[in-house]
Amino acid sequence: MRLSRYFLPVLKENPAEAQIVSHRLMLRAGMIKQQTAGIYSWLPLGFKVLKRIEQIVHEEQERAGHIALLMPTLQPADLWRESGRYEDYGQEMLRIKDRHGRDMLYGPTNEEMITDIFRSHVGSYKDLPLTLYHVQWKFRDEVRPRFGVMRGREFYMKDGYTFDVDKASALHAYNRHMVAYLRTYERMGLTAIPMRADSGPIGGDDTHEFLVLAETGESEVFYDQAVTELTLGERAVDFDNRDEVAAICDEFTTLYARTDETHDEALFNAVPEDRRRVGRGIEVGQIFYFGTKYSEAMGATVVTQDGNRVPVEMGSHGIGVSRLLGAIIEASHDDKGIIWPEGVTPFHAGIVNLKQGDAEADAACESLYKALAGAGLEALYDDRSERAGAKFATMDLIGLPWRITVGPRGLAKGVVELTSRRSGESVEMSPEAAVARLVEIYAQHR
RNA sequence: CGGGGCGUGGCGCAGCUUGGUAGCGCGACGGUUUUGGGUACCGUAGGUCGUAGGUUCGAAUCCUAUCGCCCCGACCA
Repeated sequence: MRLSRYFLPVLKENPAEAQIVSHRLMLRAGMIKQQTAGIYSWLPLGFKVLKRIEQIVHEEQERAGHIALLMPTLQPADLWRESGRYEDYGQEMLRIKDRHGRDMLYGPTNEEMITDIFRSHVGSYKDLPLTLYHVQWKFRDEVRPRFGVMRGREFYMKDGYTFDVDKASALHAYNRHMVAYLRTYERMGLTAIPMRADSGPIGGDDTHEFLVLAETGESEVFYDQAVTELTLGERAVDFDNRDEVAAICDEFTTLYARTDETHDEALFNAVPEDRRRVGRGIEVGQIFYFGTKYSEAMGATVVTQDGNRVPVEMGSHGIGVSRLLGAIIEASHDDKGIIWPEGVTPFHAGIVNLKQGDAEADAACESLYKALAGAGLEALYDDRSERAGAKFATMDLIGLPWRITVGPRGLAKGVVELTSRRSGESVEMSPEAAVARLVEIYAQHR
């Protein structure tokens, strides 16, 4: 993309309404525009990152054997009357009437709807296990939306629902999600720690929240420092192997890591003193096993191998996709702007032409731009007639992890400069070498 | 939902106490200049001062109502 043809309304000054750094940077980098309290338009740059994150979620869900579908944002109230939650949910649920006076609602979650789909089409143990998920807009009419997309009223979320014939299978589904989520967050450059949590209004027995450590987090967290060093990495996981998946979950949940909701002082004090940490975290996902809460209320049953009809065992699992943009920025920025991890960056690299209009510099930039595209990398080429300082400031603000700087001075020596946004280090090399280096870097983030 | 604050060109703000017909910085646009970290100068455009009503010869300024947004708390993915 040539910047002169893109839509990137960056701001030099901080908008007054934004307090926390991710909100400020998203506004300044031209990623979002608030339309009303807690509701945002996603401008091109923000939309690109949102889609990158969603794509990673899809890839990791598919890897775990889960199946995508799409449910609507608007739901009939009757389904929620069946589960009893229409009355229970309170003011957070946005209730609407259609022209016929029917009660509708903008879905805050989808347990009822997915259970309805299930009971309409599935009746046998032979169809299990089954995991259906979608990524869709949700709405919770928060009393006080704040922190930009981290706590909006409208939010984009992946929610998945598992159906199993018995509790042991359902717990495997739970574990499978934990492992899939671990890899999902790692690919986004995050350290997200699964912590034992409260089940809240969804209800259930087992639940973990995934928290990204950040000073601005809404939850107080208590953890063993060693838990932050665990990584799933590139290890191949057989998601059908219950023991293997359970072993990974044990590895990640044995060390102490809890939110204030479930914090246990005595257990925490058993952690070696030099590894004991208290901090704050941003919740970016949660997994639940809740058994037959909805299937019993809504009559979602299956016939087992021995001929009995039993309510299906269920769980649900969510990732806050839109919230993740805020969380990633909170975890990865400096005083100049955002620093995107390679896995979610909106463009793989930026090209800064230091002397727009100089025939040689222009030609070198064009050629780099094409070479990157040919290698499957998307570049943002700053071809504006701005001074170098302005171009650098924009690139730093929007946070592309790699920048190629092209100017007459370097070209005279046959080199361009490849700069890491994260470390600030620059290396001079030929344009060809810079492209090759970027290809190599991004090969590790596929 | 309790408490507090703010609505003035695209953005950030001043002006309001002590009413007299709107100003600054940034940005945009045009020009000259400059060109390796937000260049300097000159010029141009852009505002029913959130909205409605009231007081007054006269309201951004005072009064009333209303809408919106932000912050703290409670709540929450």
